[in-house]
Amino acid sequence: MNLKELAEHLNLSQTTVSRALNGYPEVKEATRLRVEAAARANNYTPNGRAKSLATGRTMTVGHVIPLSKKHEMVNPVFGDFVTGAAESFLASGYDLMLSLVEDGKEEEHYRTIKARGNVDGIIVHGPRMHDSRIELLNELELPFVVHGRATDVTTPYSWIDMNNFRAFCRATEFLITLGHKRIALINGLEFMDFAHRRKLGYLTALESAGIKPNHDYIAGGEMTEEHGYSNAMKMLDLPEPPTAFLTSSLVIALGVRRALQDRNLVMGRDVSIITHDDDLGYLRNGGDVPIFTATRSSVREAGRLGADMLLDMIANPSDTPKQHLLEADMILGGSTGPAPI
Amino acid sequence: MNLKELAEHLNLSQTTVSRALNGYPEVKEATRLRVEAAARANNYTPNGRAKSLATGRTMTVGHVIPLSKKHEMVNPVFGDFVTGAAESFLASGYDLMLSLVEDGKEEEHYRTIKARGNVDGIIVHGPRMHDSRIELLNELELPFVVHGRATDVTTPYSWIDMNNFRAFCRATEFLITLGHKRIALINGLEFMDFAHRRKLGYLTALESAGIKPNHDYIAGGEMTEEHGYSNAMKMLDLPEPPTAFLTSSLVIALGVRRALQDRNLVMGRDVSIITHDDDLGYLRNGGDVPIFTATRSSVREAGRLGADMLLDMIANPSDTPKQHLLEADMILGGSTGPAPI
DNA sequence: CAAATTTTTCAAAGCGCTTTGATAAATCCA
DNA sequence: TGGATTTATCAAAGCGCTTTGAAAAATTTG
Repeated sequence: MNLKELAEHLNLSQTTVSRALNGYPEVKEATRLRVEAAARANNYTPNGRAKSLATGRTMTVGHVIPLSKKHEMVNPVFGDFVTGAAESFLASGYDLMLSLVEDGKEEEHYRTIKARGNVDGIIVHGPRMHDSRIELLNELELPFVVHGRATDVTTPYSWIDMNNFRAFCRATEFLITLGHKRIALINGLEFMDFAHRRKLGYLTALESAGIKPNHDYIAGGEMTEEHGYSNAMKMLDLPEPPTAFLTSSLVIALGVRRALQDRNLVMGRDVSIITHDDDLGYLRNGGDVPIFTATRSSVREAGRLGADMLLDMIANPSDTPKQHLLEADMILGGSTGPAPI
Repeated sequence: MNLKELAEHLNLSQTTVSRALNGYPEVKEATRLRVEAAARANNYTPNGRAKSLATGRTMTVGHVIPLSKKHEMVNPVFGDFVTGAAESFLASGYDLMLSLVEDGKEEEHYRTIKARGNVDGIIVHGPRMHDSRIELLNELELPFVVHGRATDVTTPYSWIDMNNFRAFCRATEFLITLGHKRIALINGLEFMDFAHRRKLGYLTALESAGIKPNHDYIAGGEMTEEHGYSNAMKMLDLPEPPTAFLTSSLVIALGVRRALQDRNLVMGRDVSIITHDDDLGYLRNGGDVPIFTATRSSVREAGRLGADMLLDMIANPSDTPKQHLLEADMILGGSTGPAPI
């Protein structure tokens, strides 16, 4: 049933019915009730596309995630972020649209998104250090919020991010306090902005402590268990193996742990591990007692906040960009201990 | 720029421009080229909402995933499935829409989806044994494909599923062949259809071998690492602990492995593990050499096939429902060995 | 070369909604 | 009680596209 039919059925004009359903004040209360009852009885819901066309608002936000042919993986973080964001979006009546964009087709794709006009705003995932998407989006005047930041971009834009630098700086300092000097970093892909910041935090802490960084102790790559495992194995076979590992995700940490087991090393005694923990629903860092000492920051929470920011921007397009920096907690688990002598 | 402006700019009618861009034959080749060039030059892309309204097709498919308040978790499998599906959908020019539906609001939500008319079809995730959504969707005449099945639903519907029964039956048989008699199953939530089928496969294999199932050896729950760990710990503390574990996901298996380590048991020697492996991008079962012996079936592949099925149904709505059952491979890893004497 | 045919282009209607500007009905005030 | 206000309703236009049915232009035919 559409508006016209509903109006005829009620012996009212489309105008009145539309107004009644959208809560305009100029319709008599009695009529409104009658209309609402009829709408419910006939299971009437306005057609979304028609509504969009008439109002100019799509009530839809897009999540754009990079889909690299080279490293084919939708980051697991994405699911949790979206879950958090969905809470806000659903509550405000917004739909979520998913765009998986292949590397190299970004520019074209974003222009199309804008021209087609089927979203009111977008959330940009997986920013790189220099990410051309941001300038493009600013130029396109499509409201957007970036989950993360892009170090090399100087024009202002809205983002929600975790303080990667600080988290990894603190984690490194903590290991140094425990007496560790040979500290390894198993990171994400280094052109990803978050990984870059983490490395910087790590290097800064080492430098402050007067420890010269060792390139053999640093690895970057797709954040899989295998990445953690194989790099840890390689490092453990060095003449001077690290006594502590810093990892960029729980999944990597699991890989490192496996390597320790293969080498008959006891985690927390022979070798320490600190990982960053995104607090994902399906892969928690243990139960009440954390397995790994970790820097923890909930991605789901970031999703919630990011969504709110975007809704704000859509409602007030002329506002200046907003930023939100979340601090990670340091959680003490069983994976760290004093450096062996 | 919109169609009207483009038409004026070209000194042509909207009709001609529209036809030229949509590849209709009744427009002169020279004109078509001129139109296409102008469209490109002016970055013209038809407005999606307007196009939808005019054609009655939305060129959008929805992914509906259950969002339980009780166990707040977007299943990690989802990301990979969508990635696979996106390949097909993008290639066919379809957009993806995400709907996270809270428990108990299903009926209302699906009716709304239909009435609002902003998708041409949907993919249903996470079916339960008796899932009322399926009957509802059949009634609503909205094309849909279920990722998984619903045991108790008798009306025909389209689905893509992995042969959970067979996979777990085979895995259990394999353990029995190795001499194991005390075999545990750490499963997903038992009202989920896939978990139910897996349990059935497990029980059937035990029965064929004349082994009486032991309730203490069976656990169901949210598929987290902690779930695997805590249940394995509990079972290992039994007077007669299991000598082998069957787990429903790699994440659970990691938890079980942690429990073995805590108890100083060697995986593959003291205790065997076979897991199901969805072959997720970010959590592989080791590298070239699998860590766990596993039944493996790619969720991403399922996504690809499921998407194709749905596109088919949208194109040919009168066709009878289609089904697709994928068989899992058995992969031999280092986590299984003969039962200890 | 006019009539018939084919090819190419166009004006206008319609998709289902919102919203403007006008009108009818109800209420107010003197 | 009649004019001024306020309240409640409506007809029609418009959002940007596709598509129908008609007209104009180009081509073919006898």
